[in-house]
Amino acid sequence: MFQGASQINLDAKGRLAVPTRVRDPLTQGGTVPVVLTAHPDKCLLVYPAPAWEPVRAQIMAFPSLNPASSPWKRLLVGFAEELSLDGAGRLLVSPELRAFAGIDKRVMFIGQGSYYEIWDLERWQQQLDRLTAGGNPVLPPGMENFSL
Amino acid sequence: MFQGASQINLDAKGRLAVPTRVRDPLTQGGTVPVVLTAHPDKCLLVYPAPAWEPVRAQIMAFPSLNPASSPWKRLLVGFAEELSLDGAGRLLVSPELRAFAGIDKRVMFIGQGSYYEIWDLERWQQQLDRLTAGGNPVLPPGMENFSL
DNA sequence: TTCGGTTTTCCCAATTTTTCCCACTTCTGC
DNA sequence: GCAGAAGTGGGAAAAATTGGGAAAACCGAA
Repeated sequence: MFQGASQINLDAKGRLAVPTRVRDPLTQGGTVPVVLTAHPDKCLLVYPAPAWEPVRAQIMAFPSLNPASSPWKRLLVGFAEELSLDGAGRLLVSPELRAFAGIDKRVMFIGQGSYYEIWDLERWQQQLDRLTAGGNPVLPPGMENFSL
Repeated sequence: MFQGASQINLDAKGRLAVPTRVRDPLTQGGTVPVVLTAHPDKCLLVYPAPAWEPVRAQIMAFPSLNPASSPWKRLLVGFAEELSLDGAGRLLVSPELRAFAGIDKRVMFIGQGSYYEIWDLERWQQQLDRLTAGGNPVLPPGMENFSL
């Protein structure tokens, strides 16, 4: 179960140093690669490769002639790339994914249960401000009884 | 049932000395870690790890395709980190959580039933002023019959 | 097919950061 | 006033980040 936020930097070569504490959980001790893909909210997703498979299978099972399917498939499958960490625990993020998420240097690495999200730092702040500064936060339907 | 307020200081390394009286209740005598996370009101929450689990489970059960769910999950799960107290009963608060809550040195530690809140002292004062100086305090809907 | 140039990949090493532990000071209660 | 406990700060060892560089692979052109 992934959780926690880390602010990290991409180096000049586009390499992203995965936080030490999440390397083993993410790669299952170095035995599996990870899958990077794109999310509609303009962030990137990181899955352990085995965890990505069922997600991809679900997307591929979308009705292919339904107009609502194609954008999802193009985004999630089209951008997906399987990568391994280098010896120093870094991911080489492709220019395409970096451009999509608006990532250049400063990024936030966010645990979200079964995957991690990678955000451009500035975009992350904006997304956060919408919840914290936006008066009364809205709970999703059916979840109005949620309490901390 | 946690209650009570303590004004405490973070040291130069970002370590927060948990008040002695709450150490044992919070860690169940040193047997469990604590979970730190973020709250929309720009304070931090501290749970005994076992007490956090059901809360996290509720958040993870939010409908994932509803746009109102993602910000909550990103805030509460995304910022969550499991920590243990060091030998002197201190928590090393990550730079990310400190930045989120605007914490640098002086903080208030506030009991809130099943968890504690950590506030930047200045922000805490402002929050208090809004209740005490703000004319007639407003009660939440359905609670208008509340009396002391 | 071969050569030159470019890009990519992999590895190493120095610096910086983190973590853990110890010691000193201050406070509190007896 | 004394003893114990708690708060506070610092330091050394270990680990991690970061940048660079050399070797290998790739590509295009002659």
